[in-house]
Amino acid sequence: MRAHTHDAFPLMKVPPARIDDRSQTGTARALAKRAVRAMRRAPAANLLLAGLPRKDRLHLLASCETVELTFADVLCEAEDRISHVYFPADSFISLVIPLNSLASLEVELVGNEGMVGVPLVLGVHASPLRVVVQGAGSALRMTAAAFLDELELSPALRNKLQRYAFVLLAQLAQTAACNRFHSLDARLARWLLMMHDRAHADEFYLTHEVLARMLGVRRVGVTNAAGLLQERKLVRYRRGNITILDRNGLEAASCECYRAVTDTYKKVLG
Amino acid sequence: MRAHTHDAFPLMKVPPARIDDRSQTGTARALAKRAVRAMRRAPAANLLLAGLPRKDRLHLLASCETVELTFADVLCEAEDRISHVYFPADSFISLVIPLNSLASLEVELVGNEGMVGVPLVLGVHASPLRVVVQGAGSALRMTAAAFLDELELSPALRNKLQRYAFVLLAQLAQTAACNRFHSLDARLARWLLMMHDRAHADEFYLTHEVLARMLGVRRVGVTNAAGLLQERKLVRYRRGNITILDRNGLEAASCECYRAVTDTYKKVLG
DNA sequence: CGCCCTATGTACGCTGGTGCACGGACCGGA
DNA sequence: TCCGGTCCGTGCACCAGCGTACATAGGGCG
Repeated sequence: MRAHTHDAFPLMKVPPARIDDRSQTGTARALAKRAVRAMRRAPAANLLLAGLPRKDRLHLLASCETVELTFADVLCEAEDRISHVYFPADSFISLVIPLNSLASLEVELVGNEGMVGVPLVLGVHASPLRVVVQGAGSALRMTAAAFLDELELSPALRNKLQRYAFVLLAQLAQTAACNRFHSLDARLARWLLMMHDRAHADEFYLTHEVLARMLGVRRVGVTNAAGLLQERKLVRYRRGNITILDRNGLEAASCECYRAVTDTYKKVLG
Repeated sequence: MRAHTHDAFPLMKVPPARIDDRSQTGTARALAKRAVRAMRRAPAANLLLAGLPRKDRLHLLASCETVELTFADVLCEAEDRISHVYFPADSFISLVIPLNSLASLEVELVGNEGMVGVPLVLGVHASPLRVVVQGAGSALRMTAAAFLDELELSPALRNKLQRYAFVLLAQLAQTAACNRFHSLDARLARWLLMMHDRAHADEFYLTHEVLARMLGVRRVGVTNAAGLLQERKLVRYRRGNITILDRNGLEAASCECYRAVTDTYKKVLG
């Protein structure tokens, strides 16, 4: 299997951009302003932060910076120490469990409804999973140290993120069952829906190859399954760009796991 | 499929016993003494509690009671409000995700290395999973309210249990991948090992039927796989009682998930 | 225009697990 | 000693997904 590279992705709508690493300087107030502006600009800012009390949110934003994430960037390897946490805005990120260096499987998709770096919330400094950018876009980022400070200061933040950790638990359990029982067709539909939710657009870059790696199946399997969805006019493929045509149809084609997972999120964090 | 009942299990080594529900009365000191005695008696008391500072532990034990759990008892249905938390001693408990009322899948096994009721640690009062007693034996139990009080009082307890929640997360991710990639034989070996660890005995009650439900496969599938293990002299079956003969052999036959999971536990909580 | 790379589609035999059906073994109780 | 219930084992047709190999199409670029 060939390695994931950061080569050109000619049809990507969002032009590749490196992570913005210029160290941000200035007073805390200035930083906050900048971050707040970023939040305003972003089409859909991060939902976890949006729910915080104004004061806590502003304080937290003061130690954030906005970064542009590039498709296929690896933000953190499995077992590595967590250096930063991320709150995606219009980017989305997948959490991958590597097995035997050949196979790996995507177990979670994180968009502006979630965060990357949950282990820190639970007092653990290493990530059990590989973190890969799946959809280019912007995210708020802060260092692990700064994040821990904020956690210390804001009970509201703690509470919110612990609940998010719970949602993750429930989702993983659901995914485990899904992987065991549901057909490839249904699972494909489910993941496309999850992508759709997090991409905030009807069209996004996603090849069969990548999908196959996410679902833990052969590329050809995805081709077949996607062919069915295309016949039914639910999606359209054009060389790596997929367009969602009929969301309701997709939901009908997907397994109940999609519903189950979104429901728990709403119940616990909505 | 026939429903799980609490009927007689003639060959069970531990005679069936009802949950001891006599309300415990007396001073806090007396309660603590009683609980401590229980801990001493138990062959392998709960590891999460064992690691706590003496003061915190004694305080917590004061609001615990010891209960005897019966095989196949359902301690909590999925979606139900959590009424009690459990710290198994020599019992063990499985966490099951119900799908469509026909199928269900076991996603976790909790013994004296863990606890039941993690959602409370994360600020959520409902269980996402069904909780079923898989191995009869004793456990410490306390009410949700009392537990939350203890959490409030003891930072050490909070820390410990948050780390345990992390381990659960990592294990679930592993299980999701395991369900996707590994053969029935390997998964069976893995679960038998997990059972073995938590049963604190080489022999325990476990029919093919039950195993099949745990692994999400047909009973016959388990029969075949178990037949292989038996041929290789790794285990022995006798009408619902399984005996582990060759633990090392089993480890070799199991997928790497067993190792991965025990390793994370040790790393984070050992 | 034509080359080449990437992405999608087709074909074929194989295997692990499914669903169903039934036979046999063990064990406790009448 | 026989009966009935529980548990284990076998057989068979079937199918989803696997591994592999190869064919075709879109599009950038020289």
